[in-house]
Formats: sequence, structure tokens, C-alpha cells
Amino acid sequence: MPTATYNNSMEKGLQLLTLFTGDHPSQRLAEISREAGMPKATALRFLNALTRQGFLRKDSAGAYRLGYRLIELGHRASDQLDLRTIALPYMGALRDALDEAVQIAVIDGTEAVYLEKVDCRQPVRLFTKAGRRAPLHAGACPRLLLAFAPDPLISLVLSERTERRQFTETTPTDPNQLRALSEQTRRTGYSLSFGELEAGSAALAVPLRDYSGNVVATLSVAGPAERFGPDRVPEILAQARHTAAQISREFGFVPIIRS
Amino acid sequence: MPTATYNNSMEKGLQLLTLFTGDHPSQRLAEISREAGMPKATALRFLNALTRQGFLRKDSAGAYRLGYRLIELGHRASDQLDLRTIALPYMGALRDALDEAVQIAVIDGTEAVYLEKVDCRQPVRLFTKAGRRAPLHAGACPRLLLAFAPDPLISLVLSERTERRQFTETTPTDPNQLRALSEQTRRTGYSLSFGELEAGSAALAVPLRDYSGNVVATLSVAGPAERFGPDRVPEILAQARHTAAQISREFGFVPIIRS
DNA sequence: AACAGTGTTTCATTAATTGAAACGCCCGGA
DNA sequence: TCCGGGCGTTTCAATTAATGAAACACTGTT
Repeated sequence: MPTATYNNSMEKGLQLLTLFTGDHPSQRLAEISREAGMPKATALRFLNALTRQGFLRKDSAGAYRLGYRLIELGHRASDQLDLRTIALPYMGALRDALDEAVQIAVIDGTEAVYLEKVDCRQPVRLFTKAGRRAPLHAGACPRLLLAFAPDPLISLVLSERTERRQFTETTPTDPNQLRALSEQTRRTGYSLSFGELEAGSAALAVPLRDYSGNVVATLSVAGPAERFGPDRVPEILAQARHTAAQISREFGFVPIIRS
Repeated sequence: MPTATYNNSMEKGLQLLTLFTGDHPSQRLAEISREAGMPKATALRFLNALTRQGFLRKDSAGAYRLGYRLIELGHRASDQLDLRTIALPYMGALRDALDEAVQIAVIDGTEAVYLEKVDCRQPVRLFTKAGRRAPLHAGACPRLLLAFAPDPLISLVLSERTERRQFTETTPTDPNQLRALSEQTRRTGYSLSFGELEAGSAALAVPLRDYSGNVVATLSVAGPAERFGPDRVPEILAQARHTAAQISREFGFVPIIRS
């Protein structure tokens, strides 16, 4: 059962970090042990080690919380993607131009992960968090990433054996429908979604490319669906395309001039 | 040697993450093995496991880079500190008011870690990164945190047996000098530093408090030293204090009214 | 006082980790 | 073209360190 090409003990310890969610930011040993299905002594050892390395910290009530080392490493990972130096200022400008949330997401494994979000200033807004994940079949960002993904990944996501969760009434789950949507996205260069992940929300996503010309990320404008009517979508698309071109250029993308 | 109350294998694996710095964002197995002083087979197992859990990712050249899971967890840790929801908007306003870098830092173990930074817009600016660390004896932020730290930590930092690195000519390292500076900081409610960590830089730091009334973090304004002359420092201090009061209030701090 | 729940420590067992060595592949230099 | 060096990967015997049950001390509630 154990395979010699990984370190299963470390992986079990790392998985404890996933227990700390927005709903459960602070947890004590017994709760962690129960939720992880792990004996208290084993869990305590992992927690002690994670705490010593700064990945967790213990608060004054004796409960564990995510530690500052994660913020440090998160910033470092972000810096290495040039998110703060290149993408964030343009995202801020796009937010200012449209007053909608602006997000950037990438593929990680078989999911999309939203790496950054710049919030709009309107009281009614899309309430999601940077760092969240979504499957590749639902939502403007995930679907845009899927459309430009390598064929083996597309096949896997659209396979009859892969379960595609239906979040809302408008979540596309049928493989043929998703293939058609992907083809449309590749042809038009953007994707648009209404309530596929959260009812009442909408998002428009465009690709971000790097020096290789490949789509490496997606930039999206997202907000309440009633602000994404047919009179406004063209403007959102134009602004998003403009910003994506700026970011892509700084990522080293050189557009091919069509003659 | 091995102690049963930690998980030393996991800790060794986690320490590989520290090899990925701004200077070395991308590394291959042999280099990692050499730098960590670890046999290739062992390092490969850790790398495979860290990659499977999303903490590292492998690029097209077969080199490892920090993974998206770190960004996700970094955001989650940051959210749990209310950095993005509470502190960042105020930091942005303070940056706009003064056009200097604004940072927030906390104590982690025996160091200060800068959790967030909002950059100024001037061409000549303080070039540091969010996520960086500094010892508690040098710099306005670390020294402010030290001044309000628990006595055992102060004693440890100022101990004759603790080495206090001299970064520049103005770095204070003498325990008596640091005690005097701490006392002054507690009395005046702020700390001011010129070139203690980086020559030519300056920073002014004020405390952030939470519902318990304790100093839990520090807010600083930082930039090139020539912009922190005696004619300007009072304004910087007033603005920083105002912003710190706003943030502290949202952290639940209730100021005691003096009669 | 009794009980439930917590976090911590101990220790025998054994599972998993470890590192040396072999292997296949690639690249650059002679 | 050949060879050597370096790379990443796999195998396997040795042994180390992880594991989990159980005991313990402490706290809070009834």
C-alpha cells in the first residue's frame, strides 16, 4: 500500500491544514483529531511540527490557527508569478473602470484556483474569496481555462466517468454542451456565465497568455447578474480584453499580426 | 535524538519550501538535493509529495516552483486575520495620503514578519516584499513589536547570549540602547528608524490593538530616508496614528478615555 | 464527588522512511 | 561517433521514526 516515491506521513500532516476554513478558522486538538479521523497522539505530533515550522500558530485559548508562514510563502509564490508586480495594478484599474470584481485564476490539477481578487466598491457585490477553487466545468473562469487546456485534461473533465457537480440550475454538466461551449470560447476568445457556480452571479472571462503564446491564466470581471445585461456586456468585454492584452504583454506574450 | 512529540520527517520536507526564494524561484531535483544536504531519493519523495498536495508545481522544464496551494492557504490565513477585509483598505488610503509604502507586521516566534505591503507610486521607493522577515531588534516595525512584547521575549531578544546582527551602521545592537529605545517607544507610542535594516531607508511604526487592548500588530509608513525629515515626520505620525486607530477599532479595540 | 472531555506523555510494535546503488537518458566535449 | 558526467528514477535491505493504545493529569459541569 505505501509507495516509496512519496512521503505519505508528510502528506497526512499537510492535509490537516485544509481543516482550517472560513467557517472553522480556529480549532483545538480533539476537534482536529475527530475531523481528520486520526488518533489524538498522531494529530498532536503533526500539529506541533506544523506549529514549529510556522504553518500553524496556537492562540491564547489553546486553539490552532493558520500560521504566518503561509502568508509569507503565499506572497512569495504570488511574487514568482508576478501577480502583485504585473497583474494586480491592471486589475485595480479594470475594477476602477467597471466597478465590478476582477479576478485571476489558473488551472491546478483538475480545478481552477482563483489566485487574486480585487473587489468592487458597490454595496451589492459578488462575495467570494481569493484562494477559492472551482471545478473546470462551471463558471466563466474555469470554463475558459478548460477551453484552452491540453486535450488529455479536456477528455478527463468531460469523461463519462467524471462527476460534474450541478451547483445551480444553469450549471452545464452535459459533455456535449460543454464541448460546444468550449468551442465557442475558443472561437470568440471569451466565456460568459450566469449563475453557474452561485445563483444570481455573472462573470466574463478572457485568456491571459505568456511568452509561449499559451493561455496560462484567465482574467475575469464578475458581479451580480443584473449588472451583466446585453447592453453592458460589450463594454465589459472590451475593457477586459484591453486589460488582458496589457497583462499578457508584460507576461512576455507577443501577438501574431494577421495579414 | 528523534522526539516523539513532533513529526521530523514532515518538517524536513517542509523546509524544502524555504529553498524557493526570489533569487531561486525555480529549481531542479539535483540542486535541491545539494542545497538541502539530502540524498536525491529522499528529496525526490518529498518533492513528489509536496507537488501532489499543491505546495509545489513542476514547470515544463522539469523544475519545481512554489505551488498554487500556498497562494490559496496564504489568502485563507490572511482572511482569518482580517487583513484584506479590514486593514488593506485603510493601508491603501494611508498610502494615497502620504504616497509612501505602508506595511503591517506581526511577531512570529522571535522575528517580525511583514504580512502585507501597499507600495507608493513614486519612482524612488523602498524596495521590500510582503512576506519578508526581520529580527526584533532592528527597524521601526520590529522594534515597536519588541517594545510591547511579553517580558520573556524581550529578555530573550536582549540577552547577552542572543546574537543581534548589525545590518548597517545605524542598527542598534546594544541591549541597554535597545531597552532605552523600547521604553521611549512605549512612552511615545511610536518608533522611528533610519537605515537600521537597509541603508538609506526610514520607517515610522505605530501599534495596532485588538479587543483585548494588547498590541497584536504594527502599522508602518516607510520610504527613502530623505523623505522623512523633521518637517514631515509629524504629519506622517499623525496620519499613521489616525489609520491605526481606525484599524484597531475594527479589530475590536476600545480606547480607554482618560479623564 | 463523579464524570466527561481535554491535552500530554509513554512505550511496544511495526510500518514507513531512508539512502546506497543501479539504471536509463540526455547533453556536451573530444 | 563515443564517452563521461550529470540528470532523474527506481529498487531494496536496513533501521529509524512514526504510530496508536493506554495511562495520566487537569478542567469544568452536574
